[in-house]
Amino acid sequence: MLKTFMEKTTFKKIYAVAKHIPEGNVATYKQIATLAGNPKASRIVGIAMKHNPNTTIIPCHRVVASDGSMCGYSAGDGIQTKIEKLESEGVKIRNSKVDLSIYQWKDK
DNA sequence: CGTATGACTAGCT
DNA sequence: CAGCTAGCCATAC
Repeated sequence: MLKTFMEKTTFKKIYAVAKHIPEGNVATYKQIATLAGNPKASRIVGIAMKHNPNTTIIPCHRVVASDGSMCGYSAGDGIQTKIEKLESEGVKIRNSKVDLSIYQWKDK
């Protein structure tokens, strides 16, 4: 079962934040790390996404790098699937990147 | 407990 | 703009 991952407080927070990302919006690894309480744990966010217990509750495709580019994706066909999903939600991809100025998630 | 690793970021060349 | 380095943190072994 999913213990090693979700059990850990850090991952738990990351997952919680990640699944809070609204549809049609995207968040950066750093942003999630910050919301999770560790602005320097941007890498941990990536690790957490890679270890994602359920891609259903964790829209990892809505998580992109700080400049809007996407580095990896363990589900589907990888980056390609990630892009397709984002576009499917209304997020336009520009040169394999996302316009954070427009789509970056803002928890208001 | 120490070492290795990773879907990162920011800075410099 | 592309490539490389250093810093940083949590997990896995």
